[in-house]
Amino acid sequence: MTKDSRHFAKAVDPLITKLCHYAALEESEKQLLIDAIVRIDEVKKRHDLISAGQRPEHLHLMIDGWACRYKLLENGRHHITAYLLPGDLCDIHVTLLDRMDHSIRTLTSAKVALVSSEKINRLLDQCPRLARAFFWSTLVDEAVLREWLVNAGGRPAEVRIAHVICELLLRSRAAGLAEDDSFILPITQEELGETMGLTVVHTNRILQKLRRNGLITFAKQRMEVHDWKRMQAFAEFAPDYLHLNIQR
Amino acid sequence: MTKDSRHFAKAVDPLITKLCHYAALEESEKQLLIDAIVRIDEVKKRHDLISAGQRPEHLHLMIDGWACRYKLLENGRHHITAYLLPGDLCDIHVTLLDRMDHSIRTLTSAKVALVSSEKINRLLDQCPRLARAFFWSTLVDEAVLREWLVNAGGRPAEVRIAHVICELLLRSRAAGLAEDDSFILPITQEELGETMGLTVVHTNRILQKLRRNGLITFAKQRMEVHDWKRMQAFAEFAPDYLHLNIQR
DNA sequence: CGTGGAATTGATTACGTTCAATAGATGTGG
DNA sequence: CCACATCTATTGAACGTAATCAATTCCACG
Repeated sequence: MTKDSRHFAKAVDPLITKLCHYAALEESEKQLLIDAIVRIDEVKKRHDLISAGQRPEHLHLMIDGWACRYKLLENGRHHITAYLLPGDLCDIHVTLLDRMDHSIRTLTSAKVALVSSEKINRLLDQCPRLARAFFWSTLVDEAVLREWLVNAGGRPAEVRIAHVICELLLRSRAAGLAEDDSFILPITQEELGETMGLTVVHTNRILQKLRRNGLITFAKQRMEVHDWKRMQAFAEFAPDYLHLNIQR
Repeated sequence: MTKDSRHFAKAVDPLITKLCHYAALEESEKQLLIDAIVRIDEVKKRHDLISAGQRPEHLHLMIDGWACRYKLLENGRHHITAYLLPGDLCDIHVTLLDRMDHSIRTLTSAKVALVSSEKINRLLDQCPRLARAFFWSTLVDEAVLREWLVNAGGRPAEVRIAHVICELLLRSRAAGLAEDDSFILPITQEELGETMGLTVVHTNRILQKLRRNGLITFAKQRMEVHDWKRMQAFAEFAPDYLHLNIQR
């Protein structure tokens, strides 16, 4: 086994863990994923992995660090529409859509695997189980988007922010990045605001309110939820839409 | 050819038209879709086709009339997260997810084909091209959701409503339901509000404003856009996210 | 230390909600 | 075909959440 292939095998681990939420994968299937990796890149913080309108050669698989999908508004601001954590395949879209309708950029410095778009394409045709796993993953992304939409449209800002904190805690935990009820939230308040359609100022005030109410601690990028039950109730958070097997 | 099979063939027409936006289908593939239909139901206005938490036996394909996805909020209101037009397969989710995370109900009286979940399931494994077409369709749904999220989070109410009108015009046209720049919008202002996270009152005021500005006419469920260019500019509407081949 | 990004605070404004009432449209049964 | 019931659209007034503008403080890092 070469050095590369060992690296690559390790790199797909988070993805495999995630896909196994849908169904256990065979060794041969795991190998197909490993073989699709072209190389691994270190990417700086706040760097575009892919921009709207493009049709890049290869896909991006998050290995380490966080990224986000975002769309630009006419007024120059941008809106974050999803967070991408280790194990998330950023842009399977390009295998099926004509071009990207949104952009993706890193939120932290990150390690990203470049995946052969062509091989993934072939794999969709030749390995139904993997194809289904990717399809499943896309449906989960869609479910998250739906919940965010409801969040933005129907809940007051406090609840919205509490809600996304709950979600990110569970997702971090599912990715093996959380301990107990705390996790690293490596984003600025501005970015958190851009997620919920709020200004930095208001986001800040709401975080303070959540702190005052004893629901969270948030300092130095460590977000801690004090009383999960209470937090969940306050956030109107029902985790079913994440379709994780692990309940909590 | 039996009476049923003729009916069924006609019923899948809008779906095939839609999937052909991704790739032309073979006759045999079309036949697979026809064969998956179990029966056709007439459904009354405002009737749930499927509720959150369920895992029904068969899927629903819209043939005639409109439906919507929606989620309930804790305060009793509900938020519409998608419109379903003829040709839309409502709930392919149930073939891959454990259970529905949202509900679907008709907005008008409707004709709905019940589709064998089992057959669609088999088809995903055995017919890669159809599987890809469904995957593609799901990615488009996701793109629409993203646009709605940006809409809700980042644009003022006037623009939001203008935006969704633009979208629904193009979608109606793609489904062969529009003539020129007008189409039947068979929903109440309340429902339009539930889509954009606005109250009926405010939705009403904004529709009046759009009318006063000469952008639209909307009466007796007929929505007409007067000056597409101007409307599009006002709505900040860039149709690329719909991934329709037909540009306009 | 000094510098720039991030967080925090204050004051003011505005968009959209809420509550409440009326008018118009649609439908149903006698 | 009318009368009544109900749903939908419309209008008004008061309130409140979140945006905007503008400083200032905090902090990490070179």
